[in-house]
Amino acid sequence: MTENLTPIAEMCAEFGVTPRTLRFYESKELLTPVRVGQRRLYTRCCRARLTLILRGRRFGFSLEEMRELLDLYNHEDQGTQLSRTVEVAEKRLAAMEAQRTELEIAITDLRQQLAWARSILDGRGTDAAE
Amino acid sequence: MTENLTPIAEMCAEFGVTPRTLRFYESKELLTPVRVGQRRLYTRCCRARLTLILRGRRFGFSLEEMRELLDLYNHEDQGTQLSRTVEVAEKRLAAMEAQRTELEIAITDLRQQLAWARSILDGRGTDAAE
DNA sequence: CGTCATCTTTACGTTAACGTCAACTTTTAT
DNA sequence: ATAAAAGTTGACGTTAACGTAAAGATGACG
Repeated sequence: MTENLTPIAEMCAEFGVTPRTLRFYESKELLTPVRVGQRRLYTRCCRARLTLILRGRRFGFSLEEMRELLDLYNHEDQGTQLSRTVEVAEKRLAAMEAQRTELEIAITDLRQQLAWARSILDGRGTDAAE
Repeated sequence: MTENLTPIAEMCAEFGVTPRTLRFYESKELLTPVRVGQRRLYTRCCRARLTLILRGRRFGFSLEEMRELLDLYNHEDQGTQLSRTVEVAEKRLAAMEAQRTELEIAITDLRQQLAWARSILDGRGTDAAE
């Protein structure tokens, strides 16, 4: 089977981040790549975690918030209090659902404003239907 | 009729922010409350803008990004190039729709992980895969 | 063998978005 | 009138999330 160990440059290209970012995440214990000598090699697990981290980032979650949640996805290391992690996850889920609701509103809102603005630009015709 | 001019403390309570935040937003030209003497009084318009700003903040948009977009909602001041604002808004809308898609995925994901975690906690019932 | 290219650690710099004084002025209450 | 409350303008401090530059280690290659 392919061992799937990826050097840092390749990871960066894959995820559109800089080496600094990956090392920074490691320093924050969000990623723990394998070491061969000094060099880092990222595993399949690292990829999964990084995906989650970047995803969270796009939703405005802090790295610290994501770190709490990552344990939930880390099926190997079950030393972490699973029950506590579940609590965190439940709150996170609620937050994300609330965010989705607000996002719907924001999108609807923005669409309306856009329609209005376009109707002004388009012709001076006040009403614009479809 | 009620002029609806709100002092800073009331605004803060209403929106759950500090005075510092409101003054900071003003310094960035995101808000322009009326002045009576030195004091600030926030109008209905300010409230609308602040709502949008805080909304954007929750989605990870920067204040600068929000500032660009606010012009779209500012129906009075049409000195701003409306067509350019519309372009900005279209991109913003696309970004938000993409974010919504990702949010759906993230929520589904998290729900699954939670279900899995709960099944472990609940009883030792479900079999551990490998 | 020497020379890149890539990677490493260390460490100081930067930006956004406020927090936190300090020193005044202005309102409001007593 | 006076004291407390509320608000104001600087100005410096802080935190998160990296950027960036310096100096050395390591592996590949002609």
